[in-house]
Amino acid sequence: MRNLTLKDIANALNLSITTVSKALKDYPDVSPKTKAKVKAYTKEVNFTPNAYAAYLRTQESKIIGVIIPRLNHYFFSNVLKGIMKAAEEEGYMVIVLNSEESYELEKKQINRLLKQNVDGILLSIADSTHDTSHIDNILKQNIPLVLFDKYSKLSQCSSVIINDQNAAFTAVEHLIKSGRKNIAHLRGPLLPQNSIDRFLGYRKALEKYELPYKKEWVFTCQDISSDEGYAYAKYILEKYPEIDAIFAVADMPAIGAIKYFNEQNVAIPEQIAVMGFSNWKISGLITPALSTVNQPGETMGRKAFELFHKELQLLKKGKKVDYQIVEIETALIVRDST
Amino acid sequence: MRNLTLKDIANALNLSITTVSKALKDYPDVSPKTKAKVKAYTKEVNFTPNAYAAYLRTQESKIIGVIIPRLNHYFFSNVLKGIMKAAEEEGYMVIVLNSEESYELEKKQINRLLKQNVDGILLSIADSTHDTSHIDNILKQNIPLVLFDKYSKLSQCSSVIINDQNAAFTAVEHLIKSGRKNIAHLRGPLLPQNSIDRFLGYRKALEKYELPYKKEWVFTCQDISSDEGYAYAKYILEKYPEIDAIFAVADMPAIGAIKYFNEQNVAIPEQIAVMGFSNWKISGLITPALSTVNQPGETMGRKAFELFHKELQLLKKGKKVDYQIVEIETALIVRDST
DNA sequence: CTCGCAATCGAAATCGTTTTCGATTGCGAA
DNA sequence: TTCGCAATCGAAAACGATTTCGATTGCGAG
Repeated sequence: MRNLTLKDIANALNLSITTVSKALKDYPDVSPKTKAKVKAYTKEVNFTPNAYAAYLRTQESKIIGVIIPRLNHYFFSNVLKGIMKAAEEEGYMVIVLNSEESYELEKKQINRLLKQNVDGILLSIADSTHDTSHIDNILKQNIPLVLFDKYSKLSQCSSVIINDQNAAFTAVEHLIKSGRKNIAHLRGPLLPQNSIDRFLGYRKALEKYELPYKKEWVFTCQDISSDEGYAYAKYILEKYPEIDAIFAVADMPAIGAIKYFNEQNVAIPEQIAVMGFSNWKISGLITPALSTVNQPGETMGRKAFELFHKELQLLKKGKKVDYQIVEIETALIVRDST
Repeated sequence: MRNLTLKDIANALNLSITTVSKALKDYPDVSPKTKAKVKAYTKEVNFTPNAYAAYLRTQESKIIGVIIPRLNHYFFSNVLKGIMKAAEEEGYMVIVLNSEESYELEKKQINRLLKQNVDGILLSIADSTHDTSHIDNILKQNIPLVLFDKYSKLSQCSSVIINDQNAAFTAVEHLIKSGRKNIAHLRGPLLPQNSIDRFLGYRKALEKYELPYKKEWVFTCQDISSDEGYAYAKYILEKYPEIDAIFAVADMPAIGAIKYFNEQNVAIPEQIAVMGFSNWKISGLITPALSTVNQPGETMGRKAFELFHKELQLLKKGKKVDYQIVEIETALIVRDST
């Protein structure tokens, strides 16, 4: 059972392929009557032009590629959701690829997308990515690129981000204002911009309120996992019992820490307060409910697609496109853990 | 900056387009020397044939479509991960679409994929899907289809599933063997096969151990959400204080119930035991840690792709393909909530 | 009755591959 | 020398759409 082609439609209606094609695309040089006839018939037999054949002429695939560093990750899933919804509204399909936080895999996936001739690439940089030549390659090929969440200050391209430093500052400020004086930080890996910025926000808050910064109170979570949070909580309790609050780079380590404290019957937040970051669904469901910073993934995804789409329009018109950095609002969410 | 084409390669090497194409595809009628030359050069300039043009001849897009009912969902994310990994190994790209548990949207997404001429479709049926004509449409077009997790007993196509009834039976049996006698069930919506089967497993276990089945102890979770679990926990505590265990259709409602019991200082599992289903990452992190049934999403995803791939091979060779139902093993995971 | 113009339509080239057939070459056998 | 056969190569026809540009038609003006 072969799919219908323009030729089939043309034969059925005693028209030329050309006319059918034009009628479907509302060319001015085909009469309203034939347009109506063609449209009625194509709707009746449920015909739409073959996407790949169309690509060959127009060089537009109506497919974009998205690369995220983790798949089973609440935040990135939400970004994906936002991207896919916005894409659907404009008739785009989304090819999803996973970089698994690996620089090498990220490079490979970018290459796959370029070979596939996608109309644009939306990317969140892997933790281990230490240079951006592969990203600049995309820009050189003149195909629209939008970074989201984990972006690069070096790349001259559109990005959708939050103000990690301010958000972290606000979170730590909240801890301080509720009376904590000895605040530890579970930071993320060294490379990604957002993990740096959250750390800087933490330091800034300490400075502003004249609390001492101790670098031995900063612990690096390589995987940003609950296991790391659990292990560091144990370490903190044994080695630095004076610590009365933890600000984690993300919800997962915070949840791991809470799990350990619960097991040890450490009172949260009385003995030690715990603050997460990102507002995963689950953080409101654990006991005690986790205070955190809301990071609106779906909004970020939608915005990322919109930026891509705007750039593509400009590109098609041959106009100059300048990239823009869009900052999405975050919000402090105070629950029971602080 | 246009992409390279076969013509460019041919010109550069003083060969015909034909020969270059054949050399790349290891046709026997091109000499080893020219093959080597062509391959060396194409590697040097990083050339690969245009995918869409290739499609036009071969009718193979090397793209599959995946439709899942929920995006920010631990289990489905893991399935996706398995699919994408297996697909990558065979050089396939994955277009992901979301049905949002909606029958109408599911139909629409299937149509989009068919229009895109994907090589195959992997699908998990939406909760609200009440007939399967749209699914049978795919089969009629002779494109490989594999259902996973939420399948249909009516459709004659390959599926990757777990034995929901047995798994639920084992879970409830565990509750009974640990001394519970009054076991409630938070079931899923009425239509999906897995929610039916888990309910049947619950009933079967009650029967086998001669516990009374009371239909007022079965509560339907329309969204399978934590909110529903929370609300039903409250209702159960007030209305049926004799209930000493809850078996939930999924982890999320179970987690919601635990949250409520924690708030009310109800001892888990002493006063009431809670059992989930699916083994979401988070279920091991809450307090008390949730007992559940492990549902290996990544394995299921990989298997689903493999089934598709096998079917496609047979189809290309013109051989008869008969569909198969693959059952993946589950495992009872006992933690602190039972 | 012609001419010119607007309104419609179609032929054909094009996009970049794949693949079917021929075409060519060189070499050994007769 | 001539013939036949392998071994290599290429021309050209698809695949199914888009789009340029030329062809046709009908009609009113002169």
